[in-house]
Amino acid sequence: MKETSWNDIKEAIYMLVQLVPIGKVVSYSAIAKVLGISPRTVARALVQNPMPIIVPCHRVIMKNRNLGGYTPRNPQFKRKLLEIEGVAFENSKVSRTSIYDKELWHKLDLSL
DNA sequence: ATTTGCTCAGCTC
DNA sequence: GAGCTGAGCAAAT
Repeated sequence: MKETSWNDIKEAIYMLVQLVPIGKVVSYSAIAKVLGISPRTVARALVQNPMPIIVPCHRVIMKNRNLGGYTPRNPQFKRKLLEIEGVAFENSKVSRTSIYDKELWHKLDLSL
């Protein structure tokens, strides 16, 4: 089998992020575990992001329910955007009910 | 609830 | 070839 190509990992991440429904969010570790990589690699891939249009980075958050980095330029905008999508917020944090991580793993037959 | 340390991978020198 | 930084995570206090 081919080694985990950097470009391939990015592709997988984009696919997973696009697979997340509106009003829901996924954490870096979720994608990282699914791909068998470290959460930092996922973040790194999102930073590289050749196609930001197909990769809604704003839909990817930390496992701590925090928004993560994304863009320290307009953090308010990101929260608002997610809120419009239908994501429930809890005092500057994403509500656990809007987390799609577990569902994602289950969808991939990983079972955690 | 808050603080500290660790880990993994890519990027730079 | 070696070292550094980082869009995080987990554990300890």
